[in-house]
Amino acid sequence: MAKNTRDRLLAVALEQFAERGFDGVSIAGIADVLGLSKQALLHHFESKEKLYGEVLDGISRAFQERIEATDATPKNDRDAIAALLTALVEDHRQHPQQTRLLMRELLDNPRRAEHVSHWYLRGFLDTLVDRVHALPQWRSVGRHHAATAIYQFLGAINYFAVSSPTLKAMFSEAFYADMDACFDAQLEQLIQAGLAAGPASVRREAEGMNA
Amino acid sequence: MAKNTRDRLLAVALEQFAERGFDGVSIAGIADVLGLSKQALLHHFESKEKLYGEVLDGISRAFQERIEATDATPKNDRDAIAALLTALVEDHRQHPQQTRLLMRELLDNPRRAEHVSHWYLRGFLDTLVDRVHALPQWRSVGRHHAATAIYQFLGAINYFAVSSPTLKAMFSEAFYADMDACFDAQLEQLIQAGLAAGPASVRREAEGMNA
DNA sequence: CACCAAACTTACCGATCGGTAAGTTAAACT
DNA sequence: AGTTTAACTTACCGATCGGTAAGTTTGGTG
Repeated sequence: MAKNTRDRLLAVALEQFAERGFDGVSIAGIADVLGLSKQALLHHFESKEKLYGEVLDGISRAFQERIEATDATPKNDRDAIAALLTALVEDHRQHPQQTRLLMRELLDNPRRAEHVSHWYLRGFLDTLVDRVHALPQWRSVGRHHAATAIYQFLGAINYFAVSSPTLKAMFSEAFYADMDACFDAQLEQLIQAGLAAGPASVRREAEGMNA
Repeated sequence: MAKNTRDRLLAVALEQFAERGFDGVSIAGIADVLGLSKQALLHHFESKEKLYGEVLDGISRAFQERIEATDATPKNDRDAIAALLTALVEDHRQHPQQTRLLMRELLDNPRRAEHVSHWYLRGFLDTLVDRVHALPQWRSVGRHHAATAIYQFLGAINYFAVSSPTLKAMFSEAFYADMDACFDAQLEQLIQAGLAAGPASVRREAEGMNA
């Protein structure tokens, strides 16, 4: 359990960045948790930005590994896609801080352009979109339909994952527990239903232009 | 267009809080945008926290009004529910900063408990949940099933609303425009399909406990 | 004209921020 | 034993933070 000082600093940093965001955290505060001085932290990471970057990279790497481990059966049917997505839910349940931090990064992204393009998300998203695009009903329409559908599913997952404290406060712990208990089955059903329904036929999308 | 200094400060504050979060913003920076001094701002709002609170209240009020305006036909069928939710998408398109700020508040909520319970969200959510719960297939199961379904829809909407800069950067402006163009129809279809499919029958939820 | 409150300003405060510089300590290597 | 190196520490820096105190300007009112 007791690892490197460096790794322990990364773990604390992840926790705090997820909880309070980049600007809400001081490197002295992170070091304090481990009883170290601020300069001990700066000895391992040359700046706050670098530390933050390493935390993000760590999340990205861990996420990739977990996804690759899940994705042993890369079939293109609805079940496989649903399985990949529901696995995400469990992943978020086990690493809630990572999810929160990624959501924060999503909000801060416009100002921090570097950490977008070369991200873990790209590959994962492309995989999912391609699989949906390969389904019978989705093959005939543009790829953006599949991307939109996938992004809606991801939204349903990520938003719920990030909302647990608020939901507990707004309703009750018990009610939230009930929601959490039926979330996976409900999601699975939603994904199946959504994929089975196929892409929405958008009439006015290039055809209605010459009206 | 040129309102109160006070209202203009509120507008700038909303923009900045949405963009950079509470801790990423300085009251001096907000005042600077209007060519005012930091103390001019403190004359109108006695502290940064109070200013932030007023911004949130403003969003809450505006949101309530817009929802009530939309909700002229409170039927309990799937179409009405889908209409209420798709209206939300348009609402977010027109007020992207508000959505971003609310997402930030969702993340910061655990630390800022006051702004949860008495929120706009509660009433809106309850309305939606009740309507789903009143649908034929949903009537027989616990209310938390309806709440979970609604929250999944809200997630699909809010997540997409907040992701536009990232999506543009990750794919392209054109591809994002395609996604945005088909989002509403896709969402409508997803909601219809999800509601029609009914709640997932969770077998082990109180019955499998005595195994 | 006297007065006064609203809407500002400049000046200042202590605290905290991220980061630099210069040691100190202890283990490892030659 | 002497030297190097990693892992820290204390001391300090300028900048910026939110907030206070004390004016100053301005427009309306008796």
